[in-house]
This record gives sequence, structure tokens and C-alpha cells, in this order.
Amino acid sequence: MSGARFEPTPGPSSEIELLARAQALAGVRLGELAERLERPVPTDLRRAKGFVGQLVELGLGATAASRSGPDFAELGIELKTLPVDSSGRPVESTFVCTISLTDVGDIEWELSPVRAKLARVLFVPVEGERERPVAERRLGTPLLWSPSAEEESELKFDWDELAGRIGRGDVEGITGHLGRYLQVRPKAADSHARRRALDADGVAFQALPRGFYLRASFTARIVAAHYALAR
DNA sequence: GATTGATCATGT
DNA sequence: ACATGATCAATC
Repeated sequence: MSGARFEPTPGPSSEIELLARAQALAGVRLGELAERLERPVPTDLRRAKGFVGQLVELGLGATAASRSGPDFAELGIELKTLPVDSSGRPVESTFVCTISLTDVGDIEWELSPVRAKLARVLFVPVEGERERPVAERRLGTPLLWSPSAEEESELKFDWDELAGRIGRGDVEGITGHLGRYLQVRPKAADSHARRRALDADGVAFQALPRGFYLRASFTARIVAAHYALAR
């Protein structure tokens, strides 16, 4: 008894159970979910950017936020909330993972953290228009996704370009314009943050931390294909 | 209007 | 300090 702990929601024990739980949340407003979980709802997300993701994690019984590894460790599934507009189109890019600027150039796609993260993802669409009050935003129909062969080859292409460029010491030459579906953008507390990187000669220097993101056009295709099949 | 670069909170 | 969860806001 001394070590016993109650969790708000026990984790799902199978993919089917997880999907059923997520489906049961379709149509539910964030305000209602927050009330069930006894969590306050921020008036806007400027100072609570992770609110939606963390609320849904809690609602589905995911491992606590900020732990490394997949959200549902035993199932090997990553949870991503996906902000969408009224027609179901993603309104934001999707963060994938941070980048080790010193190692990324030596990692082949097959062993890359991007591939690992995206191997199995539960996308939960959420109304994400800024003018809609947070509490009134509804959850959508979830989608359990793994990349198709074509999607994976597209991601690999971008990985090779972006990781290769960083590996050649040119992280400072990378902008968000690069990459067809996968892009590299800052991922830091602010623009003054610095991490160790290596230049073209292998000499260490301090660079702005970066992360990999999926462009909204990529997730839009995934969602569109799902709805096409669902109807 | 879409996109890139900047930023915010929390937990380990 | 760094990884988790992302969205904001300036700019194109």
C-alpha cells in the first residue's frame, strides 16, 4: 500500500482500446473534457501552448508529459493533437523531435529519431482556430497512422537533405524553406538559446537549437485520405 | 492568407 | 539544462 498510486486514467492495454477511447472523445469540447479531469481551461493558449496536447494525454491515459519515449510506451504509439480549421485542414505544422546537431549527420534514415517517432502515431484533430474560445473547441475523429511506403520515402528524401546539411556543418544555412514535407525550424526557449554544434571542420560552436517539424501540407494529406476512406 | 522564426509552461 | 507538449506573432 505504501507504494500504491492512483492515476487519473489507467493506460490503455491495446491499440483497439486506445482507439476506442479516442473515438469516444470525438465531438467532445475541451471545456467538457477539462471539467471531467478537473483541470482549469486557459482563456487563450499564448501562455499555455501545450494545454491541448496535455489535456488529451491525460484523457487517454498516456504516460505523463515530458517523459521521453512514446506517449503510450507499451503500445509504441505517439500521440499528436492536430489543430484544424472548420474544414478539417491542419492550421499548424507538427513538431516531431529535437535535433542533436553534433550527431544528426551520421544517422541514416532507417535509424533516425524522425522515423522512430512517426512509426505509429495517433492523430487527434482538434478545432484550432484562434477566434474559437479554447473551451468550445471540439475534438475530432482520431486517426491511427503509420507512414505508407510513399510517405516514408518522401520523409527520407527530406531527412537526407536536412540531416546531411547539418552534418556538413551548415546548420546556420538551414531555413524553414527547406524540405518538401519535413522541415527544420528553431525549437528553443527563445532566439538566444544555444547548443553545441559542429562546423565543416568538426570544430564545436554554439548554435540555435532546432527541431524537425512536419509541414501542414503533409498532415493535411494524411487527414484528407482518412476522411476519403471513412465516408 | 500562408509560412517561418520566436516563444511559453511544465516535468525530469 | 533539456525534453515534453505545441502555438504565437512577425514577416513574406
